[in-house]
Amino acid sequence: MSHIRSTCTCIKSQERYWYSESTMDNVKNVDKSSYNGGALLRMGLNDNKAGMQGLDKEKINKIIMEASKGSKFYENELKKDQQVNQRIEKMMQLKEKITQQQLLKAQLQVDKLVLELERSRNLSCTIVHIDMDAFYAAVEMRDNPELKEKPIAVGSMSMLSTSNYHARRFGVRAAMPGFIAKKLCPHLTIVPLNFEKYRKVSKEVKEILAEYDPHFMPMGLDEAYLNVTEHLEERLNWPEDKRRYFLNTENTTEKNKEDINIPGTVNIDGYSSSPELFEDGTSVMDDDSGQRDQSLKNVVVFGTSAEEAVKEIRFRIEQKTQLTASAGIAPNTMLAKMCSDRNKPNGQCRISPERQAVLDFIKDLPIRKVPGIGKVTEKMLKALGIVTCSELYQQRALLSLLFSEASWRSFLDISLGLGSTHLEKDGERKSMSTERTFSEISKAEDQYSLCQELCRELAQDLQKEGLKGKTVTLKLKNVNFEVKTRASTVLSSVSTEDEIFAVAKMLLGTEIDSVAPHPLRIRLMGVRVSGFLSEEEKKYQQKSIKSFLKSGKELDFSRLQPGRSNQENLTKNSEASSRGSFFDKKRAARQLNSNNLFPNESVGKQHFHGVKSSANFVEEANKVTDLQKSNVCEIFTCPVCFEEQSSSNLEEINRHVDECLAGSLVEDTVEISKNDLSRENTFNFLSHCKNENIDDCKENVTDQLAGTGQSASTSENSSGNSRDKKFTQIVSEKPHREKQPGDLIDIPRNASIKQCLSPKRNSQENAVQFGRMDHTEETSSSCSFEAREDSVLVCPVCNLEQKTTSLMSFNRHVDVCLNKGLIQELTEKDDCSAKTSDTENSIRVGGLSRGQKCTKPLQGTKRSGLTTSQSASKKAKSIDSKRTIEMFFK
DNA sequence: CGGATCGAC
DNA sequence: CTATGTCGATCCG
Repeated sequence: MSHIRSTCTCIKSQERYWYSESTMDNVKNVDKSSYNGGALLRMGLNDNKAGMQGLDKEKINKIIMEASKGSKFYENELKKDQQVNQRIEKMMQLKEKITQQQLLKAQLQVDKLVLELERSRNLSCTIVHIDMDAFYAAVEMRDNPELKEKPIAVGSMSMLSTSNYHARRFGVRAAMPGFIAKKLCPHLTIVPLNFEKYRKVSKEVKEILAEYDPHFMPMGLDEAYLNVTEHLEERLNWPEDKRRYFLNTENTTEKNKEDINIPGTVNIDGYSSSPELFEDGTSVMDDDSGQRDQSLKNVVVFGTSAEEAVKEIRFRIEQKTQLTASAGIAPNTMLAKMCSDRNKPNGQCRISPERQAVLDFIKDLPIRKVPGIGKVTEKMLKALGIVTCSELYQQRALLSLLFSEASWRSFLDISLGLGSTHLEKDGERKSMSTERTFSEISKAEDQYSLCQELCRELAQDLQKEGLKGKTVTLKLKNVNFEVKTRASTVLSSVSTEDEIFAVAKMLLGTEIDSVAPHPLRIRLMGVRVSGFLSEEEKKYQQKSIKSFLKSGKELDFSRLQPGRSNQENLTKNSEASSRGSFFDKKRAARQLNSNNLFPNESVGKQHFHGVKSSANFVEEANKVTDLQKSNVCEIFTCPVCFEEQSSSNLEEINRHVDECLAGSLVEDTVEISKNDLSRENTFNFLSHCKNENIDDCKENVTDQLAGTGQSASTSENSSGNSRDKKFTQIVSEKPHREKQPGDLIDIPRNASIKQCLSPKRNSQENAVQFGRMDHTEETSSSCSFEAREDSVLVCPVCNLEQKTTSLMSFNRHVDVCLNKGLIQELTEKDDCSAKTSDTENSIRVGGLSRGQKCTKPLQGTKRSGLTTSQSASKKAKSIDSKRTIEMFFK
């Protein structure tokens, strides 16, 4: 069964249908509405032919509205839309507060960056984006000529993946449920998905592409990026016979033969082979060199230019698969992608590698066409009067004040026509998940078994790739289409059905409890595993397990209790796990908060980890020392279940311990506490430096604890210790590290536009920006924060001296103070608006030394100083969200 | 870290 | 009747 749940459904965002703004706004009085499509329909295609009527936008919208009105789905869409509207409102308020002064300053800053960007513009590459036209539909039409002249869509009554161009005239689009499509176009034929077939065709296409760029990057089944720079260089010297191709009519039906595009003949259909393929440079010869008799009649030779090469690619694709493709040729991926959209279907377009050509192309382009700018961003920008890319550029200063760093930087790149010039192979996978939609399920029993089934499938998939992850996420969508996710991170990686289910079950139980006595009424459930170990970490884990075992018998697991079978119903939470008060508290908190949106967010929790734990660490470290001195036995005692394991096979033992760990851990660590995290690190660390003086290790452990400690008080623990390289290394290597001064200019390598912007350039900038900034302009706390040991710093918030060896711990202290202070401050004052806009940032050590640069990114709009009223609304919001959670699933 | 959102296919 | 599935990234708390 699991193999049926195949991969992706091909839906391009540009081709999706959406409820347009005006549709939304007019929902209350639909009758007099004249909602024009907005983004709803973007046909712009061939005019109707052959009596294919199609529908105009108005009609389409009306039908869609009628079909949608009142549905739970639509209700939810409206709700989401309202949220976006609120975001926009916030943004507009923010905009109001911006002074001319600030704007000018921002303008200067941004323009400095523009110069830099302009200087780094790279036009030397040739990137090609290939996009199969209406892929799934085209395949189905190819394989069933009956469908050729009809409007068809691929998918099901509940969801369409794509439609052919006939159907699009009726407003039938990807991501539209089939039943609505049927209303738009009663004659619509809906063909079920057949992924195996698409995959096979896709493979054929990819074989061709690989010849032009062995490292090409496929994006799903129907499109790909190629870097043909090298190919073109070589191609220049290619003899003609390497560019010569024969028209192949063998595997086409009689009917299709007429349509096959023979050079010089008339093209039959607007989106069958177009004559354009053979325009200009392409020569067609009546070949006489005599290869074969029948097929040699038509021979084409392609030139050496980029256009010619791409025509060749498209020609070969069509010859091989009888499917057409569109293509874009440009100096970077973003442009190439937008280019391929230009002459779709079955066309191609090139942006020549000149700055002016790029800017011309960009100029009037609607921002929505840009990959990475979706429905929401479009709407937000539209609220600012930005629709085209040149407007995006004009407003660059404003945008830098309103949006997060990552966002406005990418906007800037877009408006300059900059993008990634090389194709980075996608890194290791970060997560794996499976989810399913079904008709309402509300019996807990059923929900559990469904959950288990999902875990089973996921486990199979994980094992196929040999992956184990530490975080399990449960996703639920209730019958009102509200989605929520619940995650839990455990200490040791999970991968088997039982391990995953143990966690997922608990998460599910919590959710069921939270709405009790009402049933949880859901229409979708999903399970995801993430937090995979990197290769590095795998090694460490091996090592640490080893030393772990050596010490087996005596190790005191103060917090790890021999696990009960975690198959028991975890929601009961009845059994106390003796010793550690930790879990008692955890449990109490969990139950207390089971109705709370933000459980465990209390101060108490943070306070709880601290000195005590570090004592434990030293203790453990001591024991490890002792045991390492003693001999290693052949018989290990599993430190978790305390059973003797006679095997000398490390692998086997590891597996056993892993199982035991997973068994007992998932039961007790609902969420991993930071305490536990550092404990784990300690282990790795100990084994890592096993060849060194163990006492050093212990010191380091203590230091490490201080570094990861939660409150400023931890700094006391370590103030006396001398720190060595290792300390800094460990701290800085910690994946979950807090922000440091340099980070404030943190450029998160704008991945939102991942494929299209230039990662290389950005990372270089990163390196530059990470440099120290202690000597620059004066700030409220302009100390030199090189984090030397023995520093005594004055917290700019509470004005108390803080002894600290770690910049991080100091920053953390400041954060804590800020959090305490802000609340009061905000409820009282609101006059310092100009400065408040960066309260948080400016106080932050090392921050804001470069003028008023917006450093703290915020999704959508930038956070500003909260006025009294805003603060009130903030509270209201949090109450509100609490309430919605309570009502969720009701 | 956990949760919500956006965006892509 | 009937509104997907999977993944990565960002941002906030």
